[in-house]
Amino acid sequence: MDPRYNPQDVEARWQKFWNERRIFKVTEDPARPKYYLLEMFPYPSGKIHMGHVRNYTIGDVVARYKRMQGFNVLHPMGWDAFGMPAENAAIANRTHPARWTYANIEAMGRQLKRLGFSYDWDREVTTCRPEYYRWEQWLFLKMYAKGMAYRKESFVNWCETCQTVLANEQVEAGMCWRCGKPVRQKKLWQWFFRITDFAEDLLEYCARLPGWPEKVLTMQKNWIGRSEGAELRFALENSHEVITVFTTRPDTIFGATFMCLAPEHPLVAALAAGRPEETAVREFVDRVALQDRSVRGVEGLEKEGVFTGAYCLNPMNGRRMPIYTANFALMEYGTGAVMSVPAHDQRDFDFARKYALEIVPVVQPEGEPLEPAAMTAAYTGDGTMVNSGEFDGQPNRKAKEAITARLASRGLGRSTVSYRLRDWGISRQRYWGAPIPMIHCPRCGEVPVPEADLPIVLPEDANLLEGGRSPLPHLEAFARTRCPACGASDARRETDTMDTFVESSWYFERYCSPDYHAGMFDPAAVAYWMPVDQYIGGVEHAVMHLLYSRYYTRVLREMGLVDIKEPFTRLLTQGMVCKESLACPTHGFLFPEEVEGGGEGRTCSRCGQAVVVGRVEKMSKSKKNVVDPNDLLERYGADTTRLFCLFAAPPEKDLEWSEQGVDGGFRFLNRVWRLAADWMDLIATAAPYDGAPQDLPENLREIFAKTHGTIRKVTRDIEERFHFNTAISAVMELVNLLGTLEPGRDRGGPTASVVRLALESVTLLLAPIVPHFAEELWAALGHAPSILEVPWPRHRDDALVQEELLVVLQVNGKLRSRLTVSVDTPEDEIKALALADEKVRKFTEGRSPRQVIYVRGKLVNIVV
RNA sequence: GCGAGAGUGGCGGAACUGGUAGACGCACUGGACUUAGGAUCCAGCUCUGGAGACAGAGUGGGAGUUCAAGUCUCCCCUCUCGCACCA
Repeated sequence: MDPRYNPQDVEARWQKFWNERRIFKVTEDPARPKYYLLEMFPYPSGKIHMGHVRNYTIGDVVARYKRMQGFNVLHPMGWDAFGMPAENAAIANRTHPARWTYANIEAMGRQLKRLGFSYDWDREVTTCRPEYYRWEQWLFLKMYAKGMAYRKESFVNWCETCQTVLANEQVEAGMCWRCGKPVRQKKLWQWFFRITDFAEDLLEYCARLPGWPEKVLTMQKNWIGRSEGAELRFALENSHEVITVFTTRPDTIFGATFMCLAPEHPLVAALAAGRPEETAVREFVDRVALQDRSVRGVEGLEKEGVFTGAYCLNPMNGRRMPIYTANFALMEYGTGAVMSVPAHDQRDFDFARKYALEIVPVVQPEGEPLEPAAMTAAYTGDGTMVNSGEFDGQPNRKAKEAITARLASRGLGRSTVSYRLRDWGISRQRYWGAPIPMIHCPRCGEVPVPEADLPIVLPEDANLLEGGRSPLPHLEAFARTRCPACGASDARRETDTMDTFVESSWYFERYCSPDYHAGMFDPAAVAYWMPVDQYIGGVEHAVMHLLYSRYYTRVLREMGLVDIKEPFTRLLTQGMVCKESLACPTHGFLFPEEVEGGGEGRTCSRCGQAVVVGRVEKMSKSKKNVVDPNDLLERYGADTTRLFCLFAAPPEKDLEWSEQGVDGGFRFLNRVWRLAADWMDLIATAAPYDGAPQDLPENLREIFAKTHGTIRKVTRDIEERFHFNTAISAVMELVNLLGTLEPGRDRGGPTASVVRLALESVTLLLAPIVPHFAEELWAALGHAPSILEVPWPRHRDDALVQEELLVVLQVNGKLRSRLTVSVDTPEDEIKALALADEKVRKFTEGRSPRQVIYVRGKLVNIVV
């Protein structure tokens, strides 16, 4: 064995070995329990960053651990390869999105291989390849046939910069989530998936995902946003038309004094038509529609509206209610109409005060009666009904149902449930995405592409147009086609492409049979591998990606393609990798290599000015606070890099980067290496100790017990909570203890056997974490490779049996002394020993104990 | 504003169902070995007082429950994340 640890050699050797033996290739094996471990696949942006390293290291440890536990482990990797950055890069670098993407995949693949992850690379999936997206197109056709995919003209969030449509969840505070520019409203024909049909089911199943973090489930529930209420119908004055509203407070209907319609509401223009208010209404609607959600979503926007000139009638008391159109009424929630009850809703209250509308309290709280003129805020709590005719005196909660029932009996309302969740808009006016397989015929209208014509291949010889616009609509060879229904030659292909969240909604199923040609996936393979047993990824995907995947799985189920409902049994969301940002007053943010010196005296390498240290935040290219894993790989190797990522913090926590920590990990591996090298000759022919603990001298028995204790702790830490940091600590403790023996002096007897047991255990326990290192040690210990084929060690309970106990002695709850007794000492004797203890007596000072509490095997507390 | 989570040494972090606070590592200090070391080994390392034995305080702040609280309850402060005119 080489006396020096040389990670570069070791890692190259074992990566070659694994590769040649195709050791990570897996196939379905009904005889063995399966374990599907999945990490979120990366967007091929160019380079692996520390966030990926952390995510994939966590996954790899679990995959290797489960494998040693005897599971048939599926651990695949692939590329989420469609998307806008490829287009942006293509424009910036005058290349083609495809070329850029494939080059990045190549480069990042090499980095992942360098880290020694145990992927079955034969299953690599790349979503921008026609063999992949053709099945997405195929499913689109199935969904279209069932009405699950449809097209409608709608207001969409439009990003001028990106020239594309964004889903609601891709708009953050009115800004585009990608480029940060304001989003405005535009009316376009768009394709949608009817995810709202599954709103209730998706919500309900949140309760059946015990393996998911509570935080993520809460976000999903909030996103779906179920609320119970009623739809109520208000007749228009002098008309047969009605306005339907959704309200969660039907109990307050007697207090409804006006009506607010969303500016986009179809009735608004009709109501104002021919009235003096018409111009004002039109101006208002135009103005709000332009700003719409981009500004309307922002808090604190002044509530404003205009009177349409029309009135409707309150169905309970016949009150004439003026109809307004108001900027806070949203067309896409409920029915786009709000029955306004200023006494009991804050927005309505503000609006009423602003426009001098009447406030009528109908729910009276305990104590002071509500006096409209004196109110400074709406009362939103519970109370007793007033001003509500025959319902007066009832608790408002009861009146809720009673009033809804009354209106229902008159055909003017019904109980209903409303959701915040909207249908999933999947149309993108972009080039680098999967084409939507539809054809528009001047005579037949929307016509689906015949299945036999799939895939509709994205033409890769096209170039992006000015400003990054899609070339597809102008590419006659692509866009012009024959209508499959009537044969006319002047039909046009749909030139929108699909949201990339569609690809990531089923890639985990494709991994099960990546080369399957007869369908999306081989049903038998999916039946064997799915669902994913453990999914690991960043918390930033807590809502969109996970919700869409859950939905898509339900669609596949409706089609009879899978028989599961939930794709991911357990979910681990790992924290972000953070680092302080460094900036120069003149040159702005600096990369670490643009800084000279260390500690307080760091300076800008270009101008020599002192560097300004910014706050610790998520690593990002824009802040330049990034660490390139390649540097670490060159200096320390893959194993140290992996070790550090795991040791620094538990997975769910954010991790602040620090170079010193890496040194610590490297030192530890060197220590283990030296320890093994020093003992190697002495233990070469020994077998791991297998005898009774009682037969060992004290120092060896301690090592024996510590070894088994460590096996137990590491197993639990990995199995139960993925706390690799404490697992590694435990191994460090064992190594430290082993270091107290000296190979020259402590030899003979069972020493070699115990040392061998300890060293083999250390090697096995580290195998998932630092796999190359462990393979090398395992081979040096005389074993045939691979250590991956060795079963995970099991602890021996009899090794952990203690003969002596440490009992802590407290006086009035304060630690005063310690006592070591043999385990079979009876309670009375321990208490007596405690009371007789010299230090204890000093603190009791002769006072007689009021109470003596004994906690078995732990402590004695004497109360005086 | 609503929802979720978190506050522990100089730092990252340990502490199972209430029972020895600070495991493990980093940094730092002293020493050993050295031509040298940013290698390795040994020792120390929460704070205050004390040469020391030892004593007191201590898990964001304040109350409480308990023989016993980092852990449970209530109030407050700070931070992070998510959502936000949802009728």
